[in-house]
Order: sequence, then structure tokens, then C-alpha cells
Amino acid sequence: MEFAVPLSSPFSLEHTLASGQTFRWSMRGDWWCGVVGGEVLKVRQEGDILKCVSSSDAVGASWVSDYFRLDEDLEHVLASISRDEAITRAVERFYGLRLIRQDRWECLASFVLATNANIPRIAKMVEAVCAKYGEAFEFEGEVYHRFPRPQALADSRVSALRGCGLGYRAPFLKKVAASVAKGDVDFGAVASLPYEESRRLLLRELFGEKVLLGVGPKVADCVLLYSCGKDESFPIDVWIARALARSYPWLIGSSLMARLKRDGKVRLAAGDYAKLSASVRGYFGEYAGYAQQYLFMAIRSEA
DNA sequence: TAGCAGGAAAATC
DNA sequence: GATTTTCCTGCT
Repeated sequence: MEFAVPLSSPFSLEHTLASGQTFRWSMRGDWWCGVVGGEVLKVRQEGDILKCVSSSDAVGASWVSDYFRLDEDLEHVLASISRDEAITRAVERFYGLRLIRQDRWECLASFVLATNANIPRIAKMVEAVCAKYGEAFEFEGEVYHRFPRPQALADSRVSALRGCGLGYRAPFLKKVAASVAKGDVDFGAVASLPYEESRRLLLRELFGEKVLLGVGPKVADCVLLYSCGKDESFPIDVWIARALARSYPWLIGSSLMARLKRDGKVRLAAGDYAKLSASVRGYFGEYAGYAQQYLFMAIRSEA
């Protein structure tokens, strides 16, 4: 079906979909094309209108508006995070970038694959897994694959997952899928809690056991930010750590700063992550996650 | 807690 | 072409 979604608040489709928060979108001709909500969605921005084509009525204007969080007041968010020159420059440059509301299981599974990989590689791994384990369907004469159900990956063989180029990530993905398939991960409960508690719950610290192998603090923060509506979540990857070291040295503890300078590597020890996360969230406030996304784009664009 | 391995693709030289 | 790096976590 074809439909249009009017934009009443700033939005940049390009910056939003190219910001590394999601992995199943690509440019095909004039359209951004993705498989979301179990359907194909093609989107093109023409000024303050989004032109859309989807493979089902289920993915219509209200679905698109919810997915891109179009009813939320971005200007308010950006005013809130613009606390210094570095972030203000990033906001001006990538104005209209929005955090989107992704499927929770897909987001979790995708970021389990993200360790020690770059964005093109993550996208490749995700597509390979979808092609092998996701339900195939046809749209406009082409074959697409839905994101696999948790059970499909839980039932997979680790060796077959490795065949998708996952390497050591294969057993982690299978275990995470099994936990989700079994119902051990209550995403609804996670999403309903305040950030700190939701993070603990997702990491299963509340239950005293670690059910989710392959999900550390960074992956947990990505899942909370991109799929659970925790806008203050601030995932810290190597790029963000570099950006912080350069533009926000006062937010980084002196001992961590000294270590970063000493060996040049931006590898955060377990305790470092928690401290840095708290200090950055304290600085940027309730929309720290947006600040993270804009800073990520800014530092990446320099490379 | 600090150090290291992991596994393959992309980026860089 | 070889080497380094890569949106990190788990193990020792």
C-alpha cells in the first residue's frame, strides 16, 4: 500500500537511518528500504512529507509515526541536550536525527552480533541470519526475509550460525535466543522500569544470575535506548569514548583519562563503564541518549 | 581487577 | 598484500 505521512516536527530520514542504531535499512534507488514489523517498508522524504510504500496495511501511517517517534517534540529534546559547543555543533550538523522505536528482540539479537564489528559487517551478519532463519516472503517480485523468531535461532545449530559469519558470536546469539524463546526476558517489565532498574533487570542482576550471555553493559544500553524508550541510556563504544576523551575530559575520571592517554586504546574496564556512564548521564540529563547519537555521528563523520 | 582471547571483515598502510 | 582495527564480553 502507498501512503504519505506529514511531518509536523523536524525529521531527517537520512540522518536517522544512517546513524548506526538499526541495521536492516539500505538505500535502493530513491528509497530507503527496510524490513520492519515483519513487512517491507520503503520510505522517501520530500520536505515535510514522508512518502511510504509498504507490503501490508499493518504497516501504515500510524505504524510509521510510532516507529520513527514522529509525535515527539524533537526541538525540546535538542534544546535540552545542547549544553556546550561540541554537542551544539553536532546537533546543527545532523539536525533531525531521531532515535527510533525498534522491535526489542530484533534489537537485542542485532547488538549481540555487534561486538568487535563495524556497521557494514553487523548489517551483513544480520542479513545472513535473516536469510537463513527468517521467514521468506515476496513483495514487488522480490524475496525478503523477516527477522527470525527467537525459537528459530534457539533451535539452530551453532555451526550453522557460524556459517553466517558470526564467529564466536554464534553461541551467544543462540543462548540469547533460547532465553527469549523461553520467556526468561520480560521486555515489558524492563521497559516499564526507570533506567537504572531496567538496566539491572535486563542484565539479570536482580535475579542474581546471568542468563544473558553476550550482553554486557554496552549492549544492554543499546537495547534500552533503541527499543525500550530509555532516552537517558548512553551506550559507550570506542567512538563515543574517543569523542568524550577529546571534548569532555572533565567527565572522565583522571585515572581513566591517564590510562586512555597512556596506551591509546579505548578499552573500558568493567568499573570504568559504570562510572563514565553515570557522569555523562548526569551532564546531559534525561535525553542523554540523543546526545550520544549526535556525538556518534559527529565523530564518525570525521573519520 | 587487570589482562587477554576471540574470528572475520573492513580500514589502513 | 599485510597489518591494524573493529559500536565488546567472558574468562582466567
